[in-house]
Amino acid sequence: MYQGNTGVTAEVTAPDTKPGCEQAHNEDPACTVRQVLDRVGGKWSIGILVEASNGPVRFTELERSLDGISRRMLTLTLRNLERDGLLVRTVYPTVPPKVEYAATPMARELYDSLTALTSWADRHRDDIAVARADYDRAHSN
Amino acid sequence: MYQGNTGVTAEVTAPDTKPGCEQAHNEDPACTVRQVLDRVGGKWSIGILVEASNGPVRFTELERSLDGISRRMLTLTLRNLERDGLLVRTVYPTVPPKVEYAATPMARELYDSLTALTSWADRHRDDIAVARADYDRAHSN
DNA sequence: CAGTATCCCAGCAGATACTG
DNA sequence: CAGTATCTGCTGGGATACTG
Repeated sequence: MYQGNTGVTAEVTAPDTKPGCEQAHNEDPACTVRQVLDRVGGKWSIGILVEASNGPVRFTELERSLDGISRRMLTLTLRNLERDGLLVRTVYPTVPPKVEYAATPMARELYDSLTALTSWADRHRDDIAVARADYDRAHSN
Repeated sequence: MYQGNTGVTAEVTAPDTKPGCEQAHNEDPACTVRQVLDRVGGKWSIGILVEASNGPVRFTELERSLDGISRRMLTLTLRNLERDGLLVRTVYPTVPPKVEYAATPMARELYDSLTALTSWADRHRDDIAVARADYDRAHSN
C-alpha cells in the first residue's frame, strides 16, 4: 500500500518517524522513489547538488548561482543535504570566515542517476507540450 | 543560472509561463531534472503512475490503493497526469459510470527511468541513516 | 563572509458534504 | 461510481534585519 510522501524537507529537521513508507526496508518501488524525492525534491536541492558537483563551493557563490534563492532557504537546504550525507561542510577559521560545501561520492552517484530523468525529459519535452495544448484546448469550453 | 522550480502541481492547472528554467529548450541539467520533478514530484503522482502501470485502474481502485489520499487530491493529480499525457482517461457510459486510467508509453518510460533512483536509494539507504544519526548526534549539544 | 532570527504569505493538501 | 465544491490548516518558501 502506497502512502505518499511525508511532507518533504522539514523546517527544523524532520523526525524520521512517520507513518508510511519510510521504514528502513520497504520493497514498494513507489515508496523507494518517494524517499529520494523527499530528499532532493526541494526547490533548490538539485541546483545546489549540481553546483557542488563541480568542486567545493562557498555560501555566497551558491547564493549568486541560484537565482532567486533566499539566505534562509540556502541555509536550510544546505543543512538538510549535509545531514543526509550528500554534502560535506568545511569551515576555514579565517577572518573573514570561509566555508566550503563539497558533494560526497554518494551525491555524485545520485546526480548520475538523475541523468536518466534528464534523458526522459529531453526525449519527451515536446510530447508533453503537445499533450498539454491538446488537453487545454479540449477542456476550455 | 539555476532558478529553482515553479511551484509544483498547480491547483487549477498551471499557467506554464513563469520566469525560470521552464523554457522549451534549456540546457541546464538541473533545470531539466526540475521539470520532471515538477511533474511527478507531487505527493501522489508516483504512486498513481505505479498503479496504472500494471494496467488500467479505476478511480475507486486507486482510492483504495493509495492509503490516505483524499478524493480531491486523487482527482487533481489524475487531471494533471492526464494533462501531461502520462495517463489516458477512458469513460464507459454505463450505469453506474466506469472510468479507467491507463499509463501511456511515455509514463512507462518515465517509470523505467525512475528505477535508477530506486537503485540509488537502495544502495544508500543505510549510508543516509548513518549520516543522519551522526549529524543529529553532533548537533544535539 | 556566512550565517541566524522573524515575520509573512501562497498554495498544497486534508476533510467533508453534495451530485450526475 | 466518479467525481465537484467548500472551507481550512499547514508549511515550504520569500524578504529582510541583525550578528559572530
